[in-house]
Amino acid sequence: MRIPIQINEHSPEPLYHQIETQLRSLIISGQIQEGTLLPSIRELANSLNCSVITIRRVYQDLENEGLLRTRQGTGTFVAGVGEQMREKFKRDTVVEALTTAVETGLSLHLSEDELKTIFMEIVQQKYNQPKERK
Amino acid sequence: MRIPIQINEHSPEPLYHQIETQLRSLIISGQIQEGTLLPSIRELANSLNCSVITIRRVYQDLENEGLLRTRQGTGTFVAGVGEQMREKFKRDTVVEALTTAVETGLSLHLSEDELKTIFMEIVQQKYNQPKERK
Amino acid sequence: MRIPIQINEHSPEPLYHQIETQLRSLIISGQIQEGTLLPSIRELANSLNCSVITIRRVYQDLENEGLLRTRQGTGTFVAGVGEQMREKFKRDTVVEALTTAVETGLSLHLSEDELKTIFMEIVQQKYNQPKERK
Amino acid sequence: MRIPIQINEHSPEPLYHQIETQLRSLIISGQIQEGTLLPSIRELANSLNCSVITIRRVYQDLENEGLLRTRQGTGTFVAGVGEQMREKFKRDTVVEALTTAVETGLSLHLSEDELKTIFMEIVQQKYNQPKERK
DNA sequence: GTGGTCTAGACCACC
DNA sequence: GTGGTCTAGACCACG
Repeated sequence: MRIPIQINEHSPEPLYHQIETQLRSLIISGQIQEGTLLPSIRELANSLNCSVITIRRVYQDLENEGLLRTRQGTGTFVAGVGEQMREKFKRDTVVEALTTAVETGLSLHLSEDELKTIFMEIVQQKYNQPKERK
Repeated sequence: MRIPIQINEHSPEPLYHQIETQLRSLIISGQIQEGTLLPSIRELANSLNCSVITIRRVYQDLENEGLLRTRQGTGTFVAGVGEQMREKFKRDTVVEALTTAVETGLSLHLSEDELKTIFMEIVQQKYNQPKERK
Repeated sequence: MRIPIQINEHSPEPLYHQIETQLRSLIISGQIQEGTLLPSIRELANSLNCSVITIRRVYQDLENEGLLRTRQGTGTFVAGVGEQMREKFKRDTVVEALTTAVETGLSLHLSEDELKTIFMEIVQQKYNQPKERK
Repeated sequence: MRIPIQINEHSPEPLYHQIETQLRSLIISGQIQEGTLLPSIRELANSLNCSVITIRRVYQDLENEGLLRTRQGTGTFVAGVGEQMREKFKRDTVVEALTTAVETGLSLHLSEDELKTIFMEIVQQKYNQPKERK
């Protein structure tokens, strides 16, 4: 099972956090299905070229959130996410991100219309060129 | 000159970063005008209840960004950033914040319409109740 | 990795600035290669007999200039500056230093020839006895 | 007597030092002649738009160097600079400035020829457009 | 009074 | 182990 996670070396965001965020998205959005066996800590650490400590932390954090289940000697599986929970999770995450952005606009005294215009441009662009390549 | 800055003790965001962000906003949004003499580092440290060094760092970082100008023995001033640059600065900041939010939506497989709807709700709410209360 | 930096205790030039200048030179002249892991701030502070904070500042300033890259928990690396940029950097630095010197000559009403003669003497001397001894 | 001194607000160089350097040059190069009565501390402070304390320091430092003489109740005069001393002074000043520049080149591993070429370009330019205008 | 530098030492987050 | 933040407090230089 290959997990499509991108690491940004130059970001100040901690490694474990980048990975957690992306893996969480993959699970909640259903791109990795319930019951899937994830790669072992070592495998993933290897393929992402980072420390096992970092991956262990990621798995553990997500297990604490109830998104993963670990079975001794067997491996780590994707736990079930109820449809309702999934929707709430998605919505909450997006609301938070958008709220931050809107507050930024507010604090800079941007008008409502300017903010909307810029938003529409970005949506337009991102949703028509969905896959980025390096 | 009183500087309206709010510190959130419980935020994981570093103190100096909270102050920097707010002061930067005040300057590039024009709420503090070019040439204004800011409070001395000791004064501001006192009124924000933090260490002199923290304020020193804030002033220095913003000076490195070209937003402040300081003269030993005299004080710290708001530097002149051209109107054009100010606009660019504002736009860049907002574009970055919105892009992050939109990408979050994309990664969660949210539809364009859902994202727009949520955005409009937030804008509606934030722009009609601009002052937060605790 | 040992970093050849000399500190002059008696110079009025601030410690952090002496170190910054020398480390910057080492990097942009290519004497320390891209990707090199620098000593930890504690190590360098120890070997230069100065405070951790002073070294921290040096590393941070150079990171802001784009010459270093640091990752919490991992260490501080020499960032990749393109060959082109490196050359520009070198040239700019030297041009600035020479311009200052020439302007000094001008303000003292030195003739063009006198200035050139003195310059040639100094170059002759410095480039044939490159290593200073104490 | 008007003293042609330019202050650079944006330079990190201390005010008193900028003024001292320029006044010293004017005296040593003979542009202000021996015996000339300089403006009073207040006058000069006024015309340069800086503090009297700053000017007092300048006059005092230059008096300590033997370039000025103060007579109670009369004012501050330019002291005599012997021809020999003047030449030595000029040469020393220029040698110091050029040495710094050459050492910068050396530390960046610039070749002798590169350094010479850049120097010649700068001299060419500066000596043919001697008066800067703002 | 102002800012500029440097110190020792603490505690936290990350790998 | 690494770097990141914050503290208190000292001393100097500038205006």
